[in-house]
Amino acid sequence: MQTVYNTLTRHVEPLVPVTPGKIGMYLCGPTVYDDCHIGHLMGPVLFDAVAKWLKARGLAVRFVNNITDIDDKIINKSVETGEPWQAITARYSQQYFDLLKRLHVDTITDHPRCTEYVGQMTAYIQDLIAKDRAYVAADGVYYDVAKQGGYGKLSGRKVEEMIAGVRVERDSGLRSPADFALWKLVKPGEPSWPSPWGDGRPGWHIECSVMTHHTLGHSFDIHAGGEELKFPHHENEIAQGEAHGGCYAKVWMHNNLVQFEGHKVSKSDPRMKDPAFRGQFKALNVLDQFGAPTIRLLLLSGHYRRPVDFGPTAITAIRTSLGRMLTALGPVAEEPSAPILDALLALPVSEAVAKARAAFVASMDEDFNTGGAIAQIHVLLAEARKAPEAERGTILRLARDLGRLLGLLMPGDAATLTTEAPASDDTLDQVMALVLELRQTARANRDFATSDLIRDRLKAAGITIKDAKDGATWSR
RNA sequence: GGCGUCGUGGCGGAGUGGCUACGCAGCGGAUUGCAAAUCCGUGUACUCCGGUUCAAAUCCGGACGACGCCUCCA
Repeated sequence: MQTVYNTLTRHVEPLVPVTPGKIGMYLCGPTVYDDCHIGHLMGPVLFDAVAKWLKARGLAVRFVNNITDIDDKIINKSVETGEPWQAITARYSQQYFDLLKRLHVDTITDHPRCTEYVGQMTAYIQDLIAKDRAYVAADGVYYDVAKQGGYGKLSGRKVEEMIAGVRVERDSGLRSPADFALWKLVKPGEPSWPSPWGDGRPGWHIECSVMTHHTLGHSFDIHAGGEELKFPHHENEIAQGEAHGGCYAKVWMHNNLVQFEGHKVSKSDPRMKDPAFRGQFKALNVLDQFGAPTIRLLLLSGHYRRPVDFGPTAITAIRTSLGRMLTALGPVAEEPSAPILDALLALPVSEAVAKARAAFVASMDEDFNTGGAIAQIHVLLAEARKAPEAERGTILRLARDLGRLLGLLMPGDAATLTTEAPASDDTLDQVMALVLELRQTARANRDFATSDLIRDRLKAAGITIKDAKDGATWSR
């Protein structure tokens, strides 16, 4: 039985699909106004693994991940740079898609864009006004929080306490400081869409309620997102959704955040002003430097409700570990395969192997414990080493295919680990071939002083030589 | 202050009331001319204080501490 921790109930509970055999899942996506950073990757990678596992368990998964392409930050960027906002959002959404592809995130079925749903949003807001759950104020339309029973149930807040903490800083005709914008009336120079209340644009929270409604319906199985979105974003989504349709997501899953040396790195962190510091968090840089498969493994290496540390020590350890897994698999790592869980479970294997296999499944079944599951892959690889030759291939393929169910150990992953020598540097290739030949001659003559000198000097120059039975290889 | 997650060996990180997690690093060995890589072996860990129990890192209570949210953020 699949279980899942539900933020709403604060318990691990059975995952019971709204519609038998199907799962509808929504993940809050990025606002596309700047380069993606490492944190943007956590949600997609984790919930891709979740979706993959649910599919392996025989469920049909519709996985919606929106793109926020209307927002203050986008407008600001456009004003700053003079670039049309459409060009900005097109560029960064493409970057996001490219990153997902490199990370083997391929279960997302829908990428709705905010701008495609403005009409549905105004209709939805009209409905909220008709139900007396929203009202028109001087600068837009607002949600009336006081009318929402149970507001704050997700994040454990009480409206009164929140209001007490809010500074009364503006007098825009709000009924309560806790009320939030559904529709913002246009200010000069801003992009806008028509509405019954005048030209403007949607507020932040309404898009998700509307897009979940139109893709997944009033009630759906899983709403996912980063922890920092619990309040106010998800709380407000619930308010809107319940006001509109009487119900909303059944299960809320929140992933903890990517940290750097024990702390979250916010946009407002002073160090972010330093381009070099910022650069090391940019997703493109990270993937180029360490390889997408390493990052995927890192993000899945622990439990998703605990923070994952993204730092030099952690990431190097993961990369080494991944390299050894792939080495252990050998040619098996590159074979294409389309694993089917039931078939893997039916494989006749030794007791020890079956135990690890069962532990893998149990880990995933229990709140998607990817870290525990990955540990079992290591166990299986160790079993493969011990196993008789005849059984080894079966065990290796089992380990690999369980990994592949989570998007790990995919064909081509090994290539991302070797720092690619500047491609097609023919000159260097020829020089190195000569050097290795001369060194081999020296070794044949037992002139190890020369042999070692060559290796040491090349090492100092950044080239590593490894001697193997069938000759030496080099890399850098 | 309010809400939430959590406190495990050098580091990272799973965990079932009694049985080796796992990874990285280290150490010993095999192999190698020497290295590297690989393989084998190797760790009496569980914040503190009470309680429940035949038995608790695992359940309950308390303390202390960490991190996150409450403001842009994935």
